[in-house]
Amino acid sequence: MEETPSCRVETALEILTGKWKPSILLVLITHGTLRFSELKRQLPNITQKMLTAQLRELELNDIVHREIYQEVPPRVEYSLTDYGRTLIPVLDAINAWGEQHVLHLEHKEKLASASQ
Amino acid sequence: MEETPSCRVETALEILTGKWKPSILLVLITHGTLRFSELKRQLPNITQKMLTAQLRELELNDIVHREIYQEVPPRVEYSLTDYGRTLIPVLDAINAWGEQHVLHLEHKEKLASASQ
DNA sequence: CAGAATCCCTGTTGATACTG
DNA sequence: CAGTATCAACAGGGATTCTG
Repeated sequence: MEETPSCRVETALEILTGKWKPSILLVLITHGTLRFSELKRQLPNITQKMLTAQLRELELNDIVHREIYQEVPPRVEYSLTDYGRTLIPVLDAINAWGEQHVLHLEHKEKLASASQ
Repeated sequence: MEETPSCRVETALEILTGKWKPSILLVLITHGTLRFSELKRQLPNITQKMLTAQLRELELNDIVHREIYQEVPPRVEYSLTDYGRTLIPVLDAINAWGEQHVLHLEHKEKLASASQ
């Protein structure tokens, strides 16, 4: 990070990366507010530990809001913050590139098999 | 990845992440074509092993072009491919968000210290 | 229900030495 | 010069168990 002081790409990527953060963000974007167990249901392969940890990091960065209801049984709801929503266009740009990259790879594949 | 089949954010992020890839891309974007040793000079803390590995991955994804000159001593030059250049707007978007995120954090900081 | 705490394992990174 | 090979260190993530 010290090598390229004027570049904030890594700053942003630190927030987006982590094995589960993009998925978590996608679920929150498409479903709105969800409680912990609902979030977990949407991410079948994640462990509670990871879900908790990643949500905490997102919360620390003001991307996700954590609302605790003092009830029994406990209820905790997660949602994107307004600030977190500013990430959506960025995610869209990344996603768009990713989509066309898949096409690019398929194209390469065809060329390769045709030349054999 | 199977959880969110319609989302290519992770596809794209796999190409951008890795501890050194954003730095390598930035160097190639700003300096154009560079040979291995020049690239290494721009990234003081990277090891040859890592530089080689990350360049290979970028090459596999058509982001970076590797030109080998059959000379003694050996010369190998790296540059962005045209396809790799399609990443620049995406990196710009990520960078812009990162820059304003730094401001956001500073703002938070001030609020926190003011309320004490 | 929503987590916290542990332990363990594996992949990634780093340091170092060697080579065409 | 531009790598490869090897080994050691470490961190991220997973499985499991416990709790307010």
